Parts: sequence; structure tokens; C-alpha cells
Amino acid sequence: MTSKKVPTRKPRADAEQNRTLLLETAKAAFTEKGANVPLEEIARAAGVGIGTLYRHFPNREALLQEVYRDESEKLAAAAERLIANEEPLEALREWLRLFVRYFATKQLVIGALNAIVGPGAKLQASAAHIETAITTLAKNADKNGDIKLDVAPLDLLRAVIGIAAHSKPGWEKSAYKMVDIILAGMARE
Amino acid sequence: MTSKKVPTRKPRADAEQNRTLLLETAKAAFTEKGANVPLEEIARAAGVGIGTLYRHFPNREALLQEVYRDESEKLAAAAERLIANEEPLEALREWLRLFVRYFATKQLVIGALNAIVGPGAKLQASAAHIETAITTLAKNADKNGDIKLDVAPLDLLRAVIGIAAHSKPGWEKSAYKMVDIILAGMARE
DNA sequence: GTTATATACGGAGGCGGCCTCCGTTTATCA
DNA sequence: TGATAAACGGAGGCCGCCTCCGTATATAAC
Repeated sequence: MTSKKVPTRKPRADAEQNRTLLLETAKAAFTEKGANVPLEEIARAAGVGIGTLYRHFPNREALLQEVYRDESEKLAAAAERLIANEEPLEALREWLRLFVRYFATKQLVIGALNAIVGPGAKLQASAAHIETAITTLAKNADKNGDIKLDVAPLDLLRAVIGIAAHSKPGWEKSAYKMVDIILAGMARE
Repeated sequence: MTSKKVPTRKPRADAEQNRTLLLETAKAAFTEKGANVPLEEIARAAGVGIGTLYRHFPNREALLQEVYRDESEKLAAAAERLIANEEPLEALREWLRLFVRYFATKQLVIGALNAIVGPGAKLQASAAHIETAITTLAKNADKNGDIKLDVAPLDLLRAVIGIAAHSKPGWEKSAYKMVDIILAGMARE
């Protein structure tokens, strides 16, 4: 009972084109104007009807997830690389900085992060990647005796995001410092 | 050039009544349903027109500010008391916990906090109280050599709020832990 | 090529929230 | 008991979300 009938024919070319086009347009729009751009504006900019946008992405979160799927995958990959090549604690620290940087250079902030780290997040695609990454890194550092992990790994991100969400201009600096503070605070003496 | 003509007569009684009524209603509504309740719903619940609500409070933030002015003042008072009676570091820690508790028991979270700690916050009433409180406490602990204060005091709140904003059920626990972690991380060894 | 049909398109329109504007009502004061 | 400033209320404009469905078209079978 997986897929009813499968007399399906090949997905239409125009559909796939539009999908891609929408993703590109959306990415630009999110970067430029933040995660709350009216979806209708994105559709217009892409030259398609609003209905088409919604057919491809049932809601804003879905669109955000897809748009930042790349980034999430890169972050996930970075996590693996760091774990392989660095001391656990430094791996964790470096990854957190990477996280900050990724979302500093995009105007990603709040909206998108809600999709990833928020309460409702259906742990899909990007969300899952991010959560796996931070969890692995944190547990790794914990097992290695570097830190005492007595908060949920995601809470580390949440704290950092708190900074991102509220300070406007150069919040990365503050976020970096917060990373160091938090790691220092979790260190086993 | 302070106040043009002052042939002003006494503010009308019904106006003041409505204002108070609105504040009470709003507080209940915010507590029950979070900071995003439709303002029209509040107006309706208070039995006044939407116009009246907007005349008294030009926007949602203004309303939130007023509603939580009490709490802010209490927090400010607590800060003074703690500074007078506790070791600087413990004063800071205790106040941060108080902060968490205050906003845990109301459904305050996100929306309201944006008004206080967010980028646009016009540093009005409550916002000013809170900022003064945390700044004083932090600097106090810094001068006493307990911590090395190399982030903006408000960033401490922001990190904690980050937790509040994303974890649903018992986020206070996590927030408490984060407070301890952060303070430990800022400790001078 | 033609044709049948599943697939995709577009945008009108319903809904709901924000906020303004202004005609009506009313408390205050002389 | 007016005259008048103050306050009220809610209709309506605007905007964004999202759905629905009539229309257009790429695909595949012939």
C-alpha cells in the first residue's frame, strides 16, 4: 500500500523548470528581504502565478526548507569533516561558528530558523540534518570528556539564534562570543 | 515650547475606564493565547470598538509594553533588592532566573520580548527598566571580578530568550541551565 | 501528425488581521 | 442647559495567506 496505481508518466518539463526557477527566486528574495517576503512577490518575480508557487511548496516553511537544503547539507557535511579531523571540542566550536556564519551571510535569521529549530518543525530534510549534526558534535565532545552536556544539543543553537534574532547589525561578533562563553560554561574542569 | 496651549480639560472618565479595561482584558488574552491574539478579539472581549483600542494604544507593541509594565517594574525592583543583599554574581544569577520565571508563567515569550529586547525597541518604559536592570547587575558582577563581561548585557537575555522562543513545554528548565552555563562561561578563573 | 488526457498553470476570490478615518455620541464645563 | 472638546465605534481599505477550478499544454499513444 505504498503507491496506489503507478501508471504515472514522467513529470512535465515546465513543472520542473518552474520549481527550479521558484527556488532561485525565493533564495534571492529571502536573502535580500528576509524570511517574511510576501510569497506573492516571489511568485511575481519568478513570473509565475501564486497558485503555481503553492502547488510546488504548500507553505512558506516548505519553501524555506527547500531553499536552504543546500546550506543544511553543507553544514552536515562540515560536521562530519570536523569530527574526523579535529579534537571534539574544537570540532563543536568550529561548527557552531560555521552555523553562525552561514546564517549571518544570508538574512536567514528568525523565520527560517523557526522552520528548522522551532517547536512545530516536522524534522524534515534540513531540520533533520542540522539536528543530527549538532547532536553528534555535542555528544562527541561530551563522550570525550570535554564538556558536560546537560542541555539539549539544539538548545545550543537556540541560544545562539536568540542573539541573531534580536541584534541587528553585526550580531555575528556577539554570537561568536556567546559560543565561546557557552562552551567554556560547559567545560569539565 | 513644551505644551502648546494648555486649555485642556480633565481627561474624560469613560476614556480612563476603557483604558484600564483594555489593559486587563489584554493581559488575560496575552496570557491565555500568546502575544499574537488578534487585537480585534481583545477589543471585542473588552466590549469596546477596535477604534477605541487603537486610540489608546497605537499598535500591538505599545499595548504589550503597557500590559507588562508592572512586571518590568517588579523586575527592576528585584534587581535593586538583589544588588543590595546578595553577592554580585548570585544577584545576577538570581535575577536571570527571575526573568525566566516571569516570562514562563505568562505566555509572554517571543512577541512581547521583541518589544523589549528587539531591534526597534524604542527603549520605552518596560524596555528601559529591563535594560537598566540587567546592565547594572552585569556590570556589578563584572566590577566585582566575578565575571568577564565581554558581551552586551542584553545578549544574556537574548540567549535565554532564544530558548524560550523555541522550546515549547518546559523550557524554563533548559533556560535555567543555560543561565548557569553562561555564567560559568563568563566566570574569571 | 493527431488526439486524448493527465498534468500543470494562473489568478480570482474568500478569509482574516491590521489600522485609519470620520460621522455620531457623550462627558465636561460654563 | 447648552456648547464643545473628547471619545466612541465600526465600516472599509489594504495586504498577505491560501484554495479552488476553469483553462492551457506537455506527454504518450496511435
